[in-house]
Amino acid sequence: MAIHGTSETPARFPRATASMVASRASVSVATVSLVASGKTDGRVSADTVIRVQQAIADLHYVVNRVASSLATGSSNFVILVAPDISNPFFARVIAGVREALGSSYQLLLSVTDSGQMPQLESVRELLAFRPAGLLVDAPSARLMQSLVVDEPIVFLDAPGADAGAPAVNLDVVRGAEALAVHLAERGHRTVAYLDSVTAASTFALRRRAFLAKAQECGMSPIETPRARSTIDVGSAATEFAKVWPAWQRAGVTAVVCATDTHAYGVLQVAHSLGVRVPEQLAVSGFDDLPFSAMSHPSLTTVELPARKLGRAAADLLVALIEGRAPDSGPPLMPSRLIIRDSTGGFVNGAA
Amino acid sequence: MAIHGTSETPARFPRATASMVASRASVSVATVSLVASGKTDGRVSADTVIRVQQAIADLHYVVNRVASSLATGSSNFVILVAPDISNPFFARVIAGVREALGSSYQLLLSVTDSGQMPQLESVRELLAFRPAGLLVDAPSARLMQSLVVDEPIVFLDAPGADAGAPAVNLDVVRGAEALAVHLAERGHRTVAYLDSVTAASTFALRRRAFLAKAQECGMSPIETPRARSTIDVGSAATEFAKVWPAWQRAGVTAVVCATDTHAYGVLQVAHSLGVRVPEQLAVSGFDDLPFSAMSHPSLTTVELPARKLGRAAADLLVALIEGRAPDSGPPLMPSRLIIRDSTGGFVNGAA
DNA sequence: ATCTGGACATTAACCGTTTAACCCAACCAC
DNA sequence: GTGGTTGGGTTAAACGGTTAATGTCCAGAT
Repeated sequence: MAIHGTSETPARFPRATASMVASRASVSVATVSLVASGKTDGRVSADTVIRVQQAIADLHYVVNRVASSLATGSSNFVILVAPDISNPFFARVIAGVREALGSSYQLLLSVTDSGQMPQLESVRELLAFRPAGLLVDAPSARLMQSLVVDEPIVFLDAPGADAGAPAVNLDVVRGAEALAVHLAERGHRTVAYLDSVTAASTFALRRRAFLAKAQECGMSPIETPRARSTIDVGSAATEFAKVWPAWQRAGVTAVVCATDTHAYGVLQVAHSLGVRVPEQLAVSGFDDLPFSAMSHPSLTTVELPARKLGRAAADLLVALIEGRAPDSGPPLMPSRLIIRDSTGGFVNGAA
Repeated sequence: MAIHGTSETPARFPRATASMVASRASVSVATVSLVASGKTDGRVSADTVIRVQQAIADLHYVVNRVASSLATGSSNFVILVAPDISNPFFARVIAGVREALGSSYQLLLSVTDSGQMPQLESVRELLAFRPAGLLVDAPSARLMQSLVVDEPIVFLDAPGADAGAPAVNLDVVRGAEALAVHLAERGHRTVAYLDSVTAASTFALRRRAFLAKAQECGMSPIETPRARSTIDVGSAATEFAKVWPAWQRAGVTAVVCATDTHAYGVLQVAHSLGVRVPEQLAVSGFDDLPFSAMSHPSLTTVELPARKLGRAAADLLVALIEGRAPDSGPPLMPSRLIIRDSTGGFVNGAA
């Protein structure tokens, strides 16, 4: 803070400790601790408080979270473990989590790409940092069983979770079924499903829900080899280019993609192959990413409340951490079908 | 490990401490510590080692990183601070970082969206966790000045960094200039630049480099209001839709986007407006995202070696952490122009 | 003059590891 | 038998906070 000479002192971090602050303010470290954590309710006199605060400011003292955490046995950060951070859908989940955490807890992310170290080991290591809690996206079944712990842990996107497990899920089924109904009403008879390789069980759920309902509605669903890579436009595009001839022969008039990004790839390839969407081919996805409203044609999709999911998960986690009874909010975030132009076609003369 | 009754014991984590392990193996905690960290070179007898290891396994003991970190004054994780994790470009940076860190250091991510808490404060809090090192993407100028610390810190994507500062950068200039030359050669006279709002100085650099070279090549560059939101397809699409009429009147025949995702938005809007790319309008971007090769038309773009950037930054950081002299590798990762179909048009009869 | 109580501040124990210093038995050389 | 190793282990002092318990001082009541 002192301005000496011409230039402001750059805010160096001399790693001030509480005892350094203490001696500068001529008090004990205990007092410093009290002041630093704001527990001065009648335990520290007003002028001592300002003396200590001054010293803290002068020295740029920041309490050492490591020591603090060791002493109290608790911490102020939460780790979100996820296999794929870069998914735009996931960005919204993160936003929701941060909203719910507010300023009480810091959020740290850990990418645990499936493969690598078994997820379980990786989580174990993370736990060694003694976070206040853990949010685990798309947990493996093995992980969920093994982690029935006292640790505050919340799973998200874990359709396989036991009823008792602290998990927050998306109700993809509703949306997937609505989509099947929608396509059936449009008169489609043969529909294809373009899946993702990602192991996340949420994808398996989307597929199963759609395919089942499609059958029920009297359509012939075609399951397909999965797109090569993770959730990425390019892989879906190449995959679609490869299977389209066969699909065409099979009479496919609609393709449902596991995620909107895949659908973008399909739209582009369809365009370059001269396949008209939606007249010749209806295309749809899941997620309702921002671009889906802007694409040409705009994309019919199942909206998944990503942000809400994140918020609900974090709320639950905080409740767990603080020992409060879970808010018992709806454990299933509802999905919603958004009908746009990409399925606007009329096939077989149906409505 | 004990199998009692019918079901395997789920791998609970009773938070075993070293002393619990110690008493189970009838040794001192010091010995446990030695065994746990593998420093048994002739200091611990073979059978004691296996006794302790057995106890560790039985109790699922994992050393408490908090205590360990406090005792040693060092840690085994690195925090990567970034404003926007969801950018697919950034996903590649992360991949590079993880490659370079290997298994020696864990990577944790912290999203510090500009706005919120001033970046500087936020980094200060992060430092309180005593990470082994910090990687800061797109640091504010203020942050860089204030953090001239003893802490191992590496900035990435920090074009404004002092020569001395530990920073790893992209040489966007080369690619941006190549792009300007390319467009000039194609005969374009009036080109527009669609920027991003993101404060990251790397964007400022892209714009300046392109615009300067464009002038130099005799073209009339048009600067533009920036796209509303961060790096997102949708915002670029709406922005383009809004400015296109004016651009058209001004005779714009080429638009350069700050990132490929913006370009996707432009391509879509152009398509729906009936503007033919590249015949009427050349479109290009930066980043060479995977989809850029698949889009229709395929996108001319400046490839930025994201993965390399991440790897170089992490390598440098590790060198700093371990007190080794920096490998003095090339501090500037070269960019490269990739010419595809979206700028294949011929304007004004030029070659 | 003694006792009670409140307001402030300090002491000291503790959190779970690490690690330097120390201890002890056994073995060897002289 | 004395003295030096050496392998194999333990003790105890940190690390930097937190917090319950303890003091000290002094005002006011008895």
